[in-house]
Amino acid sequence: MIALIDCNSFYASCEQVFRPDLQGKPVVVLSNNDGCVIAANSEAKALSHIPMFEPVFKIKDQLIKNGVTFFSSNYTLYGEMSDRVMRILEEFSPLVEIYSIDESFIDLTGMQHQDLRAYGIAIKERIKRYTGLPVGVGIAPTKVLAKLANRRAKKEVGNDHVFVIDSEEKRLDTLHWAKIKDVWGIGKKHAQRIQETGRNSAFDFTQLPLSWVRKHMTVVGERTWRELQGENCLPLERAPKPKKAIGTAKSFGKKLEKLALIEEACSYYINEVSEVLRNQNCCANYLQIFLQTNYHSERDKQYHKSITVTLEVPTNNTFILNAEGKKALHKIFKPGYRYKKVGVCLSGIVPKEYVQTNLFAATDEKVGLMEAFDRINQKFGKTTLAPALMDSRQIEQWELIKNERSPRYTTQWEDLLCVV
DNA sequence: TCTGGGGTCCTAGGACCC
DNA sequence: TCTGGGGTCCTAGGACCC
Repeated sequence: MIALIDCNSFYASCEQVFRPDLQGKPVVVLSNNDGCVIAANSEAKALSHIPMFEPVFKIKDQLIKNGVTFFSSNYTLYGEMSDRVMRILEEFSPLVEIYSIDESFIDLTGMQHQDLRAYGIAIKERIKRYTGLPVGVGIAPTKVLAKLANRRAKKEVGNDHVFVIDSEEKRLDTLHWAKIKDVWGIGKKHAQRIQETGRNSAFDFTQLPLSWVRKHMTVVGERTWRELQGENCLPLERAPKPKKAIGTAKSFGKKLEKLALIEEACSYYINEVSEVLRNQNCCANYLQIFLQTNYHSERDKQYHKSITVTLEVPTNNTFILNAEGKKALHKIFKPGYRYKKVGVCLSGIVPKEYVQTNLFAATDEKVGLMEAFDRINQKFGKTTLAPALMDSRQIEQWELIKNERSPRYTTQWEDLLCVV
């Protein structure tokens, strides 16, 4: 058996933990640049429905009128709260697969004869007690079924946020209960296509011939189909897989026309992604840079361009990547546009020890330099050392807007919650 | 009349997830 | 005025190899 534990309205719940005055009140969390609504608690969802991903400027009046409290996203806080939850889960199973910031699958092999509902409730209660976060627990023989059980745990009143599929009756009953688009792995396009054949429930989907599924939904759809029948096709992952691509791309707080500012932002992002790459003990073969104007704007002239650099020797060295990135950016930059976003992406990622060197390439890389660089930044703060291209005096010209960010209660001494 | 057989690697595009 | 960010996997088709 597999359990899926998923935090309810995770970002909004994290904010509420440190603001008990907001218990029972509507709360939403906004995307970067305070652009869209990306999370809403149940109270906010119940209100005149607030559509997810709706641009904030369109509904701000409505939010204020309804007494909704809104927060800019505070990923430092959410990431740390997530770690706390995952550590608690490790007390319940030797195998925890962290699937995303707010959910994990855990292995319950060997426990099928115990009272799994009671176990699920114990998990839920311990997390609530230790972190203040509400979770739902779904338990079933496969991942896809555990996802459905989790959904049913939360959506159906009377389940108390725990639901177990431990019999054929319950499996079939849940398949009839679930709509096609509720199934994990079936998105908008496929759901629409299946509905066009006159089928509406997850059960109906399992009645489709496998050949149809295979033809229209590839082997991915076939696995989903089999998992719904109780056949295990998606094993639990013991260790996180190394990333195949590491990228970052964020919209600027305001539109930029000057190359120098875009260069600075680009350099900042390269610094970030190369550190992630080093933490994974890998090097990258390719560096991609892209630059774009605001595609929502009808007034502005549009320009989107991307360029990929093949590195002479795979590297994770910030300085080399920075120099290459700068050259690439210069190639695609065209003056006269109001730019909204620059992005960088490292790919062709290989373990550091397997890097194929180049007979003709210069090897003036300073041994141990990046290690020292990372250690100093870890000890003294994120950008204590940074390439000169990142001139932090200008950061306010392009950095993200986060007007409503809550304190970083759990990671900054000066932000510690004060009880009076 | 009939034109081999067995592969690899790369890229773009589509679908999906949170 | 204002519209998020970070990923994965699969397939088809083209180019190439012997």
